[in-house]
Amino acid sequence: MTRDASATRAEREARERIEALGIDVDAFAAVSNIFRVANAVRNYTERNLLSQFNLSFSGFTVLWVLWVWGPKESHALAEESGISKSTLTGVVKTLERLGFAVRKPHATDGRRVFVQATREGISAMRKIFPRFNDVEAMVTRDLSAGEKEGLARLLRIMLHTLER
Amino acid sequence: MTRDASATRAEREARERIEALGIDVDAFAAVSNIFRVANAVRNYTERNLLSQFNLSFSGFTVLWVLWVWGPKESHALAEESGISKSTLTGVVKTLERLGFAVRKPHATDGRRVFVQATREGISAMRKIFPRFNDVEAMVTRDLSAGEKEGLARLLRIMLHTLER
DNA sequence: TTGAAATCGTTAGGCCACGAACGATATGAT
DNA sequence: ATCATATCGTTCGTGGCCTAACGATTTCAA
Repeated sequence: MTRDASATRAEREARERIEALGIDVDAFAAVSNIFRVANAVRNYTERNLLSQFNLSFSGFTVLWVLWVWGPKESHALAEESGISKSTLTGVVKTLERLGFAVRKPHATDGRRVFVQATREGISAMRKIFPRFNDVEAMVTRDLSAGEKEGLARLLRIMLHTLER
Repeated sequence: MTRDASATRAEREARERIEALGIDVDAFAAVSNIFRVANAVRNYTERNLLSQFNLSFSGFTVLWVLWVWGPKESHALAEESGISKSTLTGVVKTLERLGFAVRKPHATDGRRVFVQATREGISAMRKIFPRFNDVEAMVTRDLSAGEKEGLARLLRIMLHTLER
C-alpha cells in the first residue's frame, strides 16, 4: 500500500515500555511525529537544495522572511524567523558574507538596526523558493488537498495554544 | 474563541507575495506549520524542563531511545535519534559526563561500540519523561483525541513518503 | 539636566549540527 | 597469507543555537 499510516516499530516499542506510566499516548504520538517529520524534511532540504546556495536552513528562513516582509528590524526578524537575537547576529553575518543581505542603521535611534535583502538575495530566493516548494509538495504528495489543509489547521491550533 | 485556526499574519503576507509563482499553497502551509510547531515545542521544553537536568533536546532524545530500546550500537542509535553519527559522538560524550550513559566495546568486533543508559540515566528518564509528556499533552490540549490521532496519522504518511 | 532604568544589538562561552577525512579494524578475493 | 576494499566510530572545521552578560544608546522622572 502506498499510504502506510500504521505505527512505526519505534512507536510500538515505546508504547510497551511506557504504557504503565499513565502517559497520554495520543499526545505523545502526535508531538513525536511532528519532530520526526520536521527533522527529516529539514535535513533533506539542507542536503539536496540549500547546500547548493551555501545556505543553512536558518539562513534560508531569515532570507525568506526578508523577501516576504521587506526590511525588518533585528528583533522582529529574529522573532519571525523563530531564532534568538544572538543567533540572528551570526546568521545575518553569514548572509552578508554571501551578499544576500545588508545591515542598515536606524535613522534616529543609534541602537536599532534594519536588515534587508540585497538584489542578489531576492534573486536567489526567486530561484530557491519554488524548488523548496517542490520539496514541500513532494513530502506531502501522499496526502489529499483536504488532508494538507486539515494538517495545517491542527498545527495552527497548536501554535495558538502555545502563544498564550 | 479558544481554537483559532485562521491563517497567521505571516501566512497571509506570504500568500500575497507568492501567489503569482504557481506555488502549492496547501503543501506550503502544511510543511511550514510543522516547522513552526516543532521549533516552538522544542524551545519550550528545553527552557522549561530539560535545562533543569542539563539536557539538550538531542541529549534527551538519545537517552530516551536508550531507555526504550536498551543498549544500542552507535550507528543504530544515531539513526533512531535522527542525528548523524558524528553528532552522536558528542552527545554521548555529554551524557557520559552527566553520568547518564556509558560506552561498551563490542565483544568480537573492535570497531563497534555499544551505548547504554546507566542506572542514573534510567532514573532520570523516569522523572523526566512523564513531565515531557505533560508538555505534549499541554500543547495538544485544544485538540480532541480523534484530532490528535488524525494528526499523527497524517504525519506518519509523510514519514513513509520520505523513507522511500 | 542629570542620573537611573529600559532597550537595542553584539559578544562570550558552551553544546549541538553537519560532511569530510582519518585511523582502526574486519572482510573477502586471490 | 596478503592486499584491496568496506565498515566502524572519532576527529576536524565550520556554522547554528541558546543564555547571560555587556556596552551603547535612549527614555523618563526628579
